[in-house]
Amino acid sequence: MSEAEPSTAPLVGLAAAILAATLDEPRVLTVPVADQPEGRTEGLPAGPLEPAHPTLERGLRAWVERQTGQSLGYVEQLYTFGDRDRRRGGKGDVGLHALSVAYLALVREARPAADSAWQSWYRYFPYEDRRAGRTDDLDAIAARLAAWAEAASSPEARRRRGDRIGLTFGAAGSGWNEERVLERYELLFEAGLVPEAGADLDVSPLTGRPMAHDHRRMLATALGRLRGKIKYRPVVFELMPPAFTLGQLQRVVEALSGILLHKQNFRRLVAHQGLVEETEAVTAETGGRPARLMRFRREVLLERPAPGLRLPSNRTG
Amino acid sequence: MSEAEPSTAPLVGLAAAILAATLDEPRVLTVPVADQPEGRTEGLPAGPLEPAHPTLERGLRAWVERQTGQSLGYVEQLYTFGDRDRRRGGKGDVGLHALSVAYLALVREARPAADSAWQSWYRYFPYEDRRAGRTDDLDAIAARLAAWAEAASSPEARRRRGDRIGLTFGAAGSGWNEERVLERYELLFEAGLVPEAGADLDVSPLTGRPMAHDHRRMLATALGRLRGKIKYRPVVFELMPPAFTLGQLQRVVEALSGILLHKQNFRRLVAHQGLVEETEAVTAETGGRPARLMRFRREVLLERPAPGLRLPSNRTG
DNA sequence: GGGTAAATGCTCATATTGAGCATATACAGG
DNA sequence: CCTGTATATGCTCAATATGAGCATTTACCC
Repeated sequence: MSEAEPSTAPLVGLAAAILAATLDEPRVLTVPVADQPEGRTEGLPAGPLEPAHPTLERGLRAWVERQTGQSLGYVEQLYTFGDRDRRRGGKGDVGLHALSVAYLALVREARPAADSAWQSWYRYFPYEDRRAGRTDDLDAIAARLAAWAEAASSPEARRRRGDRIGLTFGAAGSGWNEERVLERYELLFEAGLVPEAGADLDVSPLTGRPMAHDHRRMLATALGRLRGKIKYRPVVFELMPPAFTLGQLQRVVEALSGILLHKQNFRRLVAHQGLVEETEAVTAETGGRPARLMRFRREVLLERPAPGLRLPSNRTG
Repeated sequence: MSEAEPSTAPLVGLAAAILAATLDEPRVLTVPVADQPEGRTEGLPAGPLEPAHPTLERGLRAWVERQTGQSLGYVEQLYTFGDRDRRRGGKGDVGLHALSVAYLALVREARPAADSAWQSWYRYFPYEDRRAGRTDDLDAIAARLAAWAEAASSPEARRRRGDRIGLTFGAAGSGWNEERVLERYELLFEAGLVPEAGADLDVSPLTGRPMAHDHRRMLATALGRLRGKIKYRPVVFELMPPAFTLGQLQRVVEALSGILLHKQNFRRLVAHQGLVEETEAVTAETGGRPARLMRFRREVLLERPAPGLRLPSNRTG
């Protein structure tokens, strides 16, 4: 972003959360960012909207390609952020607006280019990875959040904070809801448990590393959206190679959603929905009986109203 | 919107699809718009983002209040449109961008103020109202769309157009999907069956009346989002009075979704989910046995992960 | 008192889920 | 060759959820 201009029109930026999944790790493409507070040295590919850009999305693709060399396939607009990180106008209190239109992109290949890098997205949200089954990290976060709730001024406010903690981090009957990524991040933000909100950098092992600007918020939005979308749209296949085993597919879904699934039920679901079809090939792979290679059945888009992976139960199997 | 300024920064507008439901009719709040092509005299409340606005949403609320006197309750960002209706720069081909951040708002009361007016939203999308059970309107649209598909240059393109028609207007196994409001509108747009895309105004009885700028597209986005959202979030209650009967609730849901529901199953669903609780009162109402008045059970938000009205079957009952 | 119009209560057959048990087929080692 | 170990696959079973109706109850209108 360049220096301030003598205009009342807002600056409009474009930013992309570019996601991929390699092995069992979900990734996000980051670029180095200078001139930021301590520890916030990574950001999402981003750049200002320019008059030469025919559309917002085309502008985004141009910036991403320029900064990372990556060309995008599936792209979807996420949200327009305009409330924070406002640009200072000149002197007064009232700054000019700096909007950011954030996008979600899904890609297959993961070859880093230029000085961009693929990072596990759980680097920024460690607590979103529930696959290990441990709960000590959540317990630690819960303790800090409880303290924050207690610190509220009125009993009413305490109750509201407590409800919100239960709702987002799971305590009431609802339990953990993997889609509420943004709500959890915003709660941690308000509770002052992330560096962006004034916390010390050493909360990072617990609440994750910060990003430049408000990019961590954008990434949280992207994860939540993706986790929701795989349930009713076959977007996972944007992340898979042309041929894959059901085990691989499951492991990618688990990596994205951060929870473990019941194996037999997962394959029943995939089969029942007609999301995939068998190929001739099988693969030796890791250990165990060879698995049949499958491919995405594109026709499913015409057959079902909402073809997706309505995540079955969690738990292993 | 004011005149062009000597800057390369884009203009950013804010627009709101403010929805309500009175009786059996879903409504949208419109304002008169001048300087538009024939027939496009209505638009959504909208105005430019100004430096004085602390946030996008606050700016939106300010504009709506100024133009319609309506104060907003539930507000949610929908989408940022930037590709069409671009502002001409000075002479050349390359114009400056004109972005519009569109919002969805839900309100209860429906008292029009200033020169704004509540309109049934099926005025703009008549074919989205499937409650009557007739299909002659869809047949007529299907015929025109079929002609458009036939007019494609290659067999491949014809097939793709046909698939898309089936997917959006329902033909294949999928049938009518009430959420695909935007996809249907965009298909009609591309097929040149709406005035905004060059069609004559007399297609309006079939494909609906146009709006100023790209506001009809925004409204379509809002309807689709709302129709989807009532299934997993209790947003309908934003449109209901504090106390209501299950019959009224059902009629509002039907009005929003444009389809009829099975009465007994609907009430079973609402009850099972714990979305409402009984009050002491009953009401005489129209004809028939008096109905118990219910109220929204706010606690459901803490109990269920996705409390909503997963629309049961259609058909009457 | 009879007819009409909801509002409610219940039943039943069919899917859809959540959890497991049991088998099949590789590979690594001894 | 035989024994684990690690997946991949097949199937079963109980608990729910969903789609369609039938039957009653309780007003209001003639």
